[in-house]
Amino acid sequence: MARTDDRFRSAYNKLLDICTNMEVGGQLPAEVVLAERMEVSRTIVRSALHKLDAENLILWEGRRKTLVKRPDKRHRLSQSESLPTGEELEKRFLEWILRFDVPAGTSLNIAQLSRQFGVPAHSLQAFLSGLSRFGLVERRAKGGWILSGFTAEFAVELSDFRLVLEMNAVRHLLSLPEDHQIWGKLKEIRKEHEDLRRDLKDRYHDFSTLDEKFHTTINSVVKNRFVVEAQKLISLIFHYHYMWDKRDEQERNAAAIEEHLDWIDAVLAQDRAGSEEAVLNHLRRSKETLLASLKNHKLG
Amino acid sequence: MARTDDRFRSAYNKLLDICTNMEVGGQLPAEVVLAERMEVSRTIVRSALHKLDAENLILWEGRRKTLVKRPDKRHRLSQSESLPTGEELEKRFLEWILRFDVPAGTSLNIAQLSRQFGVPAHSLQAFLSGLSRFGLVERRAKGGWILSGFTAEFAVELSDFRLVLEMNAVRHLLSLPEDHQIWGKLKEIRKEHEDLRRDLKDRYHDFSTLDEKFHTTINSVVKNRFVVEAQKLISLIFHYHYMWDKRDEQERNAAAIEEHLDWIDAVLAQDRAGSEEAVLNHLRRSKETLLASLKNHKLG
DNA sequence: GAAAATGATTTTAATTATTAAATACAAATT
DNA sequence: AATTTGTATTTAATAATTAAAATCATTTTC
Repeated sequence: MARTDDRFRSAYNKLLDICTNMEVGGQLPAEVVLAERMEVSRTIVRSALHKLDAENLILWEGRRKTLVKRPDKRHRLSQSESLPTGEELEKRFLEWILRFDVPAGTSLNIAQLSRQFGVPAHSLQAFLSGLSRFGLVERRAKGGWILSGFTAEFAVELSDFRLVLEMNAVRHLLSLPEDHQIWGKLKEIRKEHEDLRRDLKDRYHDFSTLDEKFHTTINSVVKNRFVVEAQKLISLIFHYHYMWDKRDEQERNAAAIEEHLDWIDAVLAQDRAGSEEAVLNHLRRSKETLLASLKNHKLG
Repeated sequence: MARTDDRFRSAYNKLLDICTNMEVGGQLPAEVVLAERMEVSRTIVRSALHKLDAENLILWEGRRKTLVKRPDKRHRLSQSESLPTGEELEKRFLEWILRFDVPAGTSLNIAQLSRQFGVPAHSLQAFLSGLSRFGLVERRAKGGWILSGFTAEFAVELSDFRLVLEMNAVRHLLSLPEDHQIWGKLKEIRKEHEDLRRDLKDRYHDFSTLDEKFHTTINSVVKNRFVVEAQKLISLIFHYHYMWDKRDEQERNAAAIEEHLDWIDAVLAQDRAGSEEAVLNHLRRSKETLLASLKNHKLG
């Protein structure tokens, strides 16, 4: 067999819905109209109509499509569940690498991984060749893929790259006019940090989310597809590391909150040198945490 | 048929070479040894030996592989020419977009493009999904690809990104010790600029190469896979634009040479503010040139 | 009898063939 | 004349197929 008929099945079921909302004896609209309403090509509409006709639910003569009988549950076609999206796949793949400490140099088995992640092999391959741009995987000459890996080196380079991007974002930020909405947002986030600091003992798990929100907000002032794309990867990796490295979580988060607050204050005060200092300070520590967690992970 | 037997054919020819360098009546080495020497799996070695046996070039009994006759040209298998590499494909694809001004929003026909570029459809798809990370193409929900395009917006964002990266490189550069090899290289490049300036009338076409060399040198101080990857794309696109936009080439190049010299001098003088100014100045003009060339291209 | 080499089998992945779906075009009906 | 339907063509997703690699078991040789 070739491609799946998922598209046909879901279209057919939609058509049953349309029939259910009609009087027996009524006329179905024209093929083009149905195609447009169902967001599908006329070819599919026609095959679905053929099936309706064959099931004696409609009488189809030329352009007359008369409803003979209201369809019921028995007529519905079962659907295979929808595939995970690209982002879903990305998450699962990184989760797999980080969670099981897949070592650098591991050769990736497309067939097995595609089964494991429940995606067609061919779409996994497309995904990997996307990742290869970021140097996380490599294509071997002989064929096949290897995980060039989540090494300490990778982490250092990723962190350094992050520093370049976020420093740039902060410099942009400082040049924005006073009435820009970013200032209000930053003040809100500042308050959220203070709230969390107050209840840290009970809520220190919430920091991961707040951290992501903070960095996303800072970076949102840079409207640039390359920066945005790179930051997606960065935040994904840092986020997952936060999730699995639970040692000293409360202390680490307490320190990070203070660093964020210094950062926000310096920016709000339009203090250029102070801001850059705060960025450096926070990201340097963040990098060290990432590296330390990598090492411990490997040992454990 | 399934996959090609290119690998087998080239291995077989290599094996013929090995036989040619042997005495008739001599023994071929063990399969594992051959496999290692030919950088190929034992499976291929065995099929090649089978063929040698069938052609009566060797007598193969168990682990005795006796050379019966020296092979000659007639025995060689013809090979299909090797496919374009990934980089080759990248170049051709960008060339196609820029050269024919393929407009943004064009839907890409995989089958046709793969014929045009002479690569298997499936490897083109892998390539496109790599490019989609940079937002040059997009995958449609229904399937298929669209060129989200080499628009003015894309050019602006690419230029801005370039500015961030090169500014970062220059800051790194200024922190390097006096005995670092980069200083010698920069002095050499400075001289090349002066030489070219002197003979500009006759040699102004040479600037494109020198430009690439200059920027590559500057960026070489940043050892970071993300930066390196991004710069590949940047230099490719700027390079191609230089190639096709020939208006005022000599004047533009003369101006650019002066900007480069200012840049180099400021850096050599360890003048931080002056260097940043020079970078800004050159890259701003470069961006404007790129934009202007885009607009003119569209009109012409 | 241990090491090395070969033979057979299983697993993996590149490519082609096949089929679903989309698109384009021609004919027919209102 | 404007829709609507019927037919043919094109495109692309997936499964089947086959080359190549990897693994395991057996045999040979020293």
